Amino acid sequence: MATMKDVAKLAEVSVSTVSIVVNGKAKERNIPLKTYNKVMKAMDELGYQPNVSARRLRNLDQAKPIIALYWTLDARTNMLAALLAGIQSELEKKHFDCELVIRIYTNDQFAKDAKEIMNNTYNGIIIGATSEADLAYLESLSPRMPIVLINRQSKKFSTVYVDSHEVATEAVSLLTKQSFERIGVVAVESPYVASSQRITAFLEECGKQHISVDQRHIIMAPNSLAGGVAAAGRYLQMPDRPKAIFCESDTIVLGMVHQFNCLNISIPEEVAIISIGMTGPDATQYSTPPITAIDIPSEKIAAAAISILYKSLSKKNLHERLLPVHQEIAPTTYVRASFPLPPDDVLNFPRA
Amino acid sequence: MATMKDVAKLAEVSVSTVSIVVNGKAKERNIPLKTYNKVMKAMDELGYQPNVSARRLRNLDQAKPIIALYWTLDARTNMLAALLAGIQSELEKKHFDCELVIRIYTNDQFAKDAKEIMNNTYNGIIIGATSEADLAYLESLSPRMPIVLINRQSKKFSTVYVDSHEVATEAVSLLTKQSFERIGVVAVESPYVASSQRITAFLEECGKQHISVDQRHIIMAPNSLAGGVAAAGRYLQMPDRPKAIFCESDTIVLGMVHQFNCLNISIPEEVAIISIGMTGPDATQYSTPPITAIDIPSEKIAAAAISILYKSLSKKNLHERLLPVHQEIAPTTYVRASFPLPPDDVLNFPRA
DNA sequence: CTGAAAGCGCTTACAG
DNA sequence: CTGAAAGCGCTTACAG
Repeated sequence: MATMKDVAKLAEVSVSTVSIVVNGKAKERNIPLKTYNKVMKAMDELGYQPNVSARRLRNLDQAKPIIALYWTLDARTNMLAALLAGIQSELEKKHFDCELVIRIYTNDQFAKDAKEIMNNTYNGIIIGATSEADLAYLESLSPRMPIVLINRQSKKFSTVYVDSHEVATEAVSLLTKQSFERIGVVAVESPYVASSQRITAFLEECGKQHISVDQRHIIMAPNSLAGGVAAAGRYLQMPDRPKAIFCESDTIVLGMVHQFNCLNISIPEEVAIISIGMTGPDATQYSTPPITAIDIPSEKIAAAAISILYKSLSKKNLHERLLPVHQEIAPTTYVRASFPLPPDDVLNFPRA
Repeated sequence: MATMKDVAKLAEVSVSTVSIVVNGKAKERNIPLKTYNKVMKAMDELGYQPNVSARRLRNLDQAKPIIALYWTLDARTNMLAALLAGIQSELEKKHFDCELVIRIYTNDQFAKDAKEIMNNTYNGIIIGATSEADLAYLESLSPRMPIVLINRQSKKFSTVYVDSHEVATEAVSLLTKQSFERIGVVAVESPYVASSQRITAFLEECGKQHISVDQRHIIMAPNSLAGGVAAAGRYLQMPDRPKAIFCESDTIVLGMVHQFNCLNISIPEEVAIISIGMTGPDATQYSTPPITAIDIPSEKIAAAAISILYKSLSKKNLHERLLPVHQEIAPTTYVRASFPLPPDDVLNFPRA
């Protein structure tokens, strides 16, 4: 990259003059057109681009800490929106004046971003959606700034998470309120995560409660509305079709509900539905019919992550700043029409 | 803010030593525990925070340009997600390695962010959701980096926009396929924008086509699902209730549809619905029933904005770099069940 | 084991 | 009207 020095040399002027021109102060500083043109020509030839870091350093206007949010760009953009909303409102609440950088990475390739992390390019980092490989890689590093992982376990870094077993227990406790012979499961298909902790925990909990889930009744679908439509199709072709479905993602479930509505499959009479909610309670609440959901509160998670970073950064001792903090966020259960409670249970279960 | 120099002085060591400790290289550089502790204590007392800009400058790892996306935090977070997706895929397509900063601002208070803009803290800027006051303020500045405005008009800055009149013409041309005596309008309620260009253009186009819209049939609602529920309620209480509704936002319309479904108001028999889509075609497609929408392609808009910045930044001449570019993006019409076409029109109108 | 010094790229008061 | 110089806060070879 060409610097001002290079431009100055080529234009046969001083660096000061280049700076004046670059900053659009040629007129007020009475730079004659001839000089101005020489500088412009040199910039042109060299393809000069100002170095933002140097400017910030010089201007000292970047005492602001920089927080980076690492996320992947699969179908979970909706959740990203919820996270951003949570981050933003927490930043405002705390009067935490920082700059938020969004970094999109590809699963299993976190190593590419290692340089930025190890060079301490940021003051704090929030990382979501890591694969096992990414996590292992991260754990092998020794960064000098606080890192918060979303929904992952770590000894080394701070974490904010919703306990998968709690979600599973909630879901299964709802399912046992009615007696279904068979239960269908719709899980998010991902090339990076073998089988999600939530699905594993759910199946485990089913086992404990003596609910058997047939392997043939587990559907994998891409995390999109179209994926939900496809999942609904496969569900309808199942042998011994279960009368109840547990779905891992609200995006998928909305696609399924759409398809069931199209085909006049009545919910919950022909199929009762419970879903995990990831994009906020509104998504499932305003569906037709509204969907019973165990909501993972993305906004709360984001707020907690920011809160941890904020506290870490205000610690004066570097060692303390790197001390991992672990915060569990409780899911919220919303009982709605897609999986209503038996009448006499409503009183014992007033959670919506 | 304390610097390394301050820490060094207090700890009675050199700046080099502080740097070593801060960067976690104490062990490999054989710093004795005593020195280490002195430094830690000094950092502790002074609350030392490293300056990221200085590090980046020194490491030269930030040749990467920094693009900032300015957005407001009202209910349009869904659109933000779509924008981010568009930005990201365009960055990848162009192999445009840059850092993306999200800046949330408050309408009518853009002036607060002027410092960052005028100090050229970023290499390029995308600004969305500006109010009239913000826009006027921006126009009064003379920044030295390319700026792209989303859905706004400007002589000074580049713009990417969907023409409001085209949207209006599309909507009205659909409405005239059937003959409705009255038409209801649901508009987004915003404290900052008097009445949106799209609604204004729609009413204008209605006038041209001799469709009269009664002032009493215009509902203002917050841009949320709950806002849609409220709007549906007010619609149902209208005198001379219109049999067709034009809604400015898909978020609102989804709330309305939910409410109509709850109350067994049949769509399109009792009320036919057309909406503008802002959060991507999926949102309206998978509704029950699917909603006829004129889709504002947020992802395309974002991609175009990035493309303009990319071209601007690759221009070598500063003057050329600041030359505004204006790009119009066409909306896409999806005809669906909420407002079907008369049978004999389907052939002339194969747009879904 | 630790320090003095150079230098990253820029801006700005100051001198002429 | 323009240049030489200082200095923003950091890291890193180098010297001792």
